[in-house]
Amino acid sequence: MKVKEVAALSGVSVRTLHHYDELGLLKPAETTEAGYRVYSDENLAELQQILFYRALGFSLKQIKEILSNPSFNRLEALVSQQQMLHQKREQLDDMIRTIEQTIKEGKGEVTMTREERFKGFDFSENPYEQEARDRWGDEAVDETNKKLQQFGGKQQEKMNAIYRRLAEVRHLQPDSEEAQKAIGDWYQFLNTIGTYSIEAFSGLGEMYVADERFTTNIDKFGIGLASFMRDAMKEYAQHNN
Amino acid sequence: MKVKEVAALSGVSVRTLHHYDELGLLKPAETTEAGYRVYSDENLAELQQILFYRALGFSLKQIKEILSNPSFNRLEALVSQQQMLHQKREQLDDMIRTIEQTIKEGKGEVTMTREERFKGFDFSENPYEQEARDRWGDEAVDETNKKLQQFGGKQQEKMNAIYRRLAEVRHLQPDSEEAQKAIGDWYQFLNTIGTYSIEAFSGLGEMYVADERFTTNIDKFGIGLASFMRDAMKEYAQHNN
DNA sequence: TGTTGACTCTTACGTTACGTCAGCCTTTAC
DNA sequence: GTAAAGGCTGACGTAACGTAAGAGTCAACA
Repeated sequence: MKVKEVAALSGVSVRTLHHYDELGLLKPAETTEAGYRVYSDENLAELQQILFYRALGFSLKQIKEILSNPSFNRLEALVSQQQMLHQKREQLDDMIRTIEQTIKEGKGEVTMTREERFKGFDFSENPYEQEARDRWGDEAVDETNKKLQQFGGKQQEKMNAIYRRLAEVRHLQPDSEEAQKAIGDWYQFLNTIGTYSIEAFSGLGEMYVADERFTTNIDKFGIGLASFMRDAMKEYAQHNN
Repeated sequence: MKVKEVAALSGVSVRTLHHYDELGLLKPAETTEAGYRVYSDENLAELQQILFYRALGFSLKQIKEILSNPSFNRLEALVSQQQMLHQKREQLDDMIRTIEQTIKEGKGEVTMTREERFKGFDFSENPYEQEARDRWGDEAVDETNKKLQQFGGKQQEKMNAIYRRLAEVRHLQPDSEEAQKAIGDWYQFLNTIGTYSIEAFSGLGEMYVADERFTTNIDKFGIGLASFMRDAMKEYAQHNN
């Protein structure tokens, strides 16, 4: 079968088949002397597999790994993919809620304040406030809160940005450069808000996994983020002392 | 304020500010003679607006329209954006369901056959089996089934591919070249499985709309597909006789 | 005042999964 | 034989930045 036929049968475009060929994802079984791609029935089956995983939201790179590596742990891949999809859905739900709010409240008008506007996105509640009070005293915490208030949603935005960044690198080694850079940002952020010794910082990390109120809130940004942060923070403390 | 400060306050990267500047989305109020970007408080407010809409999933292009055009209908934009998000969520839900199925059924192991894997997507059950039995007798049908079994999921995959292809062209005229080619594939497919006279083929098309069990199953691939197929099959029969 | 370190600037390529020409060759049908 | 249909290889475009690279600027310290 030549490209167009395969395209018609599978519902993908000819360009897509070219693309998959380029990527080495689906090489036609044969090539005529004129350079025409000729696909076999096996090729068709492969293509179906590809489309299956694609429909599940896997990237072509991932699909290539999955299919080319017979020993690849498909279950693991599926589970992690599932988690990703759940995260995406939560993000979407947040967006939808916020957009509903906006439509309802302001009818799309600009009258909303920044803080209101950003309410839906971050988790503004400080999940570790009580612990912080116990640990570092009311004074420090109040000051921190004042600072947070002062800048309104800006600091929270930043905090979220750091969390997101951390979530992105959480599959790397905690002592990797990337991870340490990100956790360093976190340390700096905390210190723009209050004052944290490097030991307190490390201790904070422990709390992230010890107390599930932390864990749940942090893991909203990515499953396993809390424990990753603990490891990275510990490493950071050891390394920068 | 210079870039880094704004970046720190807002949680976006310096590069992002550069980018928004390039796009004309957020031009700094001032530029020093050395070319340094200097942002005003107004700029900050603009940035917050930008981030707000960005968080709602708007593209930068859309955001530019919304913000630069004071008369732009924000409400309308919000509503249409909301609809988009809902669609995306449904897609995600589909993916999640399918992935759950896959994990549950096969535990992700490689022992899964292709048929199992695709079970979530296609309607493997032959929706017209009883009708076929009535019309062409048990013998022919059994033979067809045997053939289907013989080739395993491949034939079903092929069938789905053809359905999908048909769904894609179902908005065209039934006698258009594209449509006729696709319906020709369908005819050929049926004949690789059993033997269908051109009249039987045309009759089959009638059944697609006459019996709602057909209609529902076929229309799973696209609303209106069944009736489109009937028209195309009729045309095909007339043309190829 | 020289130097250093922190900041900033402007290119410019990399990323994802193809869409969309453009220019040119091959095969098929009349 | 010619034209239509199909195929091939570049190569640029898309969205929203990330990530250097190479180079200039600014403030502070020696």
